[in-house]
Amino acid sequence: MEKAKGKIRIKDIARMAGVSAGTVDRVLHQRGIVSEKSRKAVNKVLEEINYSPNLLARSLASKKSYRFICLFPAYQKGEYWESIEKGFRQAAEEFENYKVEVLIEYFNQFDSSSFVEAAKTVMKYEPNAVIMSPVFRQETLEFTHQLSEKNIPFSFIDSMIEDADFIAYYGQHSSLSGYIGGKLLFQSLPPNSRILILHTFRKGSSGAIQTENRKKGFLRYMEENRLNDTTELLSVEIFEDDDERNIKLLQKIFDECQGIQAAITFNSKVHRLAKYFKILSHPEIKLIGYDVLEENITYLKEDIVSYLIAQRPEKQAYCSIRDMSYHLIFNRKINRINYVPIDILIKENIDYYLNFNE
Amino acid sequence: MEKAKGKIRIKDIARMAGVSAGTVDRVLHQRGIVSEKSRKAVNKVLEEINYSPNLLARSLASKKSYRFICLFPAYQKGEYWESIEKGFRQAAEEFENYKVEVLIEYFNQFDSSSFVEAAKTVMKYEPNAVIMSPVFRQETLEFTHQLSEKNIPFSFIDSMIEDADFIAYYGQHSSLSGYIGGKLLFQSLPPNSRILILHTFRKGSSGAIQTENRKKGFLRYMEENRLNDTTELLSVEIFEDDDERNIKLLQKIFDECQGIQAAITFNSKVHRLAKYFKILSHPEIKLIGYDVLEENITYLKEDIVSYLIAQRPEKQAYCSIRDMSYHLIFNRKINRINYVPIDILIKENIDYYLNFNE
DNA sequence: TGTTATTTTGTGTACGTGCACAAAATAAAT
DNA sequence: ATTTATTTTGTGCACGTACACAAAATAACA
Repeated sequence: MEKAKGKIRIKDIARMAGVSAGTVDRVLHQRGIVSEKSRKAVNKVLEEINYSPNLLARSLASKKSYRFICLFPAYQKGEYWESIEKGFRQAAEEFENYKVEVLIEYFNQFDSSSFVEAAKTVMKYEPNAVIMSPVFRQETLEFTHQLSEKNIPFSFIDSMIEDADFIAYYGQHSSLSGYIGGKLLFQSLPPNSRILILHTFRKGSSGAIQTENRKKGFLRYMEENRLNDTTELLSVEIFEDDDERNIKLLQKIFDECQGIQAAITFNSKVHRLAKYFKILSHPEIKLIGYDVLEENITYLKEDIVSYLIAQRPEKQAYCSIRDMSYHLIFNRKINRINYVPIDILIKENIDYYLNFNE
Repeated sequence: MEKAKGKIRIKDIARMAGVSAGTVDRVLHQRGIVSEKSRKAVNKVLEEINYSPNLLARSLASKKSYRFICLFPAYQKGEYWESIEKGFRQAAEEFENYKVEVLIEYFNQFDSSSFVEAAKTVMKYEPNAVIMSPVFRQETLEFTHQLSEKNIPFSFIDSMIEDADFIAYYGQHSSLSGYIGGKLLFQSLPPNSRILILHTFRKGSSGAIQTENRKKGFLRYMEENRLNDTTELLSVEIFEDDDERNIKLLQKIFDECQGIQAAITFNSKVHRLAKYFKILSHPEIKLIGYDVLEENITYLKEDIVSYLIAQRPEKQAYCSIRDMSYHLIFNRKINRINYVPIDILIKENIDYYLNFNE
């Protein structure tokens, strides 16, 4: 019923090819010098038996070890990057026995010089690979050039810089996720609606690329469905740390504009709006946001947020390390561009979504 | 920055506790006899250093091997169970080096005696564990009793029998997935709608439990939202292998009842309805179905199916084997009830969903 | 043909753990 | 005190691979 997978090991191959284990090893790894005759004999056997090495034994015997450094923004509890770090740590644990050491290095996402500093630190560690989130385009490019010079492979997470020579990228197709946000928002909405679009103002912020792209996708949806003429978009700037001011601002808008049907924000801070809407007694406004943060979940379950659009950050982080290990240690082919699923979450399916993130 | 994880191995522990490696081994695995004095000494060291064994070396050295048998319905290409088998095979590959052998045994899901036969065959293999889909309640229960007698652990996949003594269960919360089907269907639907509910008639079919539960969930949604009075449900029975007859049947219904707004089916065969609706030129009817089959995807992308509700069958199968391995080989604690996420798929997010099933 | 340089091949040990078996320590019996 | 039985402990090999080093085979040259 099952093909009898070979229990054939190196020494069996050696015997079958009439050579020693050492020679088989040399053929397998293309190291040292092997006579044409022996090489052919070994290769012939290899083709016949479909040898697959025991990766456990390989790792155990190998003298090589690997140091991966993960470079991404420092964060506060409950933020998006917390999930990313969780994924890194999970992978670290799993690949520890394969002699992979995972170090984490943070930088301030609102200060490019902090990134440059962190990059320097990373180089000092002499890593075998780097996983990073490219917040600052120019500075990241310079860093990747350094890495390439030293033949240190690197992958991107969250977003990517297309012209860099990265091994792999893991992240959401952000413009598409914005497009989907549009679709979810406009369905079951009467024509001629007023819609709030909320941005968060942050001093020093370079305007995250992800967020911008989501908005582009959203607008594309409106355009494709000819909603521009029948819809009134109200753009509002929220402030990072000033609830009182934000509430006043929203109150004013509600007073001036009647009949606001829905609201969307393209960063992960929809929980803040939910809080305001709750306080201002506007739970009827359909609210859509991004990312599975604990606070967002709370409001989703309370039915104040209608949809969360999610992107499995743990999985992104986990896979980036897993694939880099596969690439370096086992020499496996891996995908270069890895767009994560765009998950649509509602009150009813959030629970099991969380449970099953292994 | 990182806690310095111990490179401390058994022989280090032995040295630190002033005993031999053999004694440490005996304490770790509670085998053989160890004097109180030695046990205490070893345990003390163990508590201090937080030892975690090298699982690679452990598997390599272990003489034990494991035979898992997966028992589920025989299927045709493109059916739901194909994904299940894919997940099993993937896990089989990954755990091969851990000396786990995975065998697959099919039965006819429309014939309980075929299950009984298959179960007999399974016993002959003398498996170390069984993963199965419990289609026939009574027959499965008898089988699980036999397994329990022989101390063979087993897990359920797809659905479960609550009173059996299973190790773990992996599947969708089917009633909830039906509830969500209701929510998706009724949103953006005008009040006073006519809705088609389609069942598939299959000779000898016991009426899959999953499908029934989904319908229950759907009806619960209607009840909770007081849709019973304003909605007209039309129940239609479709035949498994008679397209012509089905089309005639539907044509008749369309002729008799105007203004059908939406349709849903609780099994994975929504592609068949999609085909009929396309032929009968009723693409405006909102159609919802379950499971990511290739044919379903086609109609989702054509916008004939509006939503697919999915349940990651590969992952279910994969995890069932992974966890059984963890349980038997590494003695890890695993979750007993594992409800898979209920994924909401639309035209726009189906592509990356597929890509990332690793 | 012998000697040396060069290429090619074979052997042994290590990785960290499991497990069988021998050795040592202790207890029991005479 | 000696033998014997019993408990407890230590040692050595195996798993499948990587890799260093020794050994053998061949080529080059005198």
